[in-house]
Amino acid sequence: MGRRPCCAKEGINRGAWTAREDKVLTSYIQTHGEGKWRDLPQKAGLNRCGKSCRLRWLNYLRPDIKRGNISLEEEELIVRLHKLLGNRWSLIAGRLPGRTDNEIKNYWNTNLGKRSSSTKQEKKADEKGSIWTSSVALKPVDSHQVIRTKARICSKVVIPWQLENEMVKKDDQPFITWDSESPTSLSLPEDDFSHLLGDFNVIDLLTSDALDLEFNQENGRDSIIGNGGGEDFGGTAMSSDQEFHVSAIEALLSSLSDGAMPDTAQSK
DNA sequence: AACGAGACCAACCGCTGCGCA
DNA sequence: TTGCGCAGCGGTTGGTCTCGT
Repeated sequence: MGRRPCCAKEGINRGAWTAREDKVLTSYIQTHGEGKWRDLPQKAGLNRCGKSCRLRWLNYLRPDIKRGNISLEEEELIVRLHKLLGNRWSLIAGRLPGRTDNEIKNYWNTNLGKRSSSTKQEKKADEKGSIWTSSVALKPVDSHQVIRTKARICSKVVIPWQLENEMVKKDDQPFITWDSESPTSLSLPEDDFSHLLGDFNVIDLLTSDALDLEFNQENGRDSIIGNGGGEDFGGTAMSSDQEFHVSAIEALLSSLSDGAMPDTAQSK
């Protein structure tokens, strides 16, 4: 059996793209749109694998690609999101308009990843004004809990209607309010946003509940969140509380992507 | 000027998730 | 429910560039 290969391995161009190939691919996609990558090379007259075309377009030719150095604000966001999501480069890239997963992955591997594993280098980074040892000191990357957002049962942000206008409390300290005009989005206290985002404490609070040990033990599953944990719920439905918490995490991530850069980063 | 080491980054490879029949 | 095909993702590779000797 076996699936048919995405392209004939023989006789196709590999390696660096030429300007002509770029032009052909760009004009084809501008005319016909993205998609159908397997058939695209043949139709466009490119001697390339469909996968290669897709990658070239997404990582390099797309008109909305932002080129140039990663700014300090972007770096900070990458670090925070990586702390939260782990190596989910596409998810992280989704929060950084114009940046590709490949670019962020490369940036992490060549800059941030190294920094996180070396105290010496942290000092260096500090001299450069990096966030790694700033007042918002971050823990080494591998010491945190990573949220696996691919929980199949919760692919969309759905805030239960009965929670409208309710204050979500932890230890009687309100930290999130719901916007009654837009019940599917979170409304964060304006003057507390940066604090809220600091180290994603809010996420930790929310996930600690979502991480209900009893839930995991009863179902004999690894946690959906955490190092090396499983990624799905194995078909076991979450409780409404758990579903809500994970939803809230997703919503908070969405709020980050809506240009809501933490004040701490912008004020630097 | 020549060479080597390390850094950077575009591209490739193989696996997974998801939609559909 | 199952199997197949496609698109997408993340890890890895390898070519090119930069810098130090």
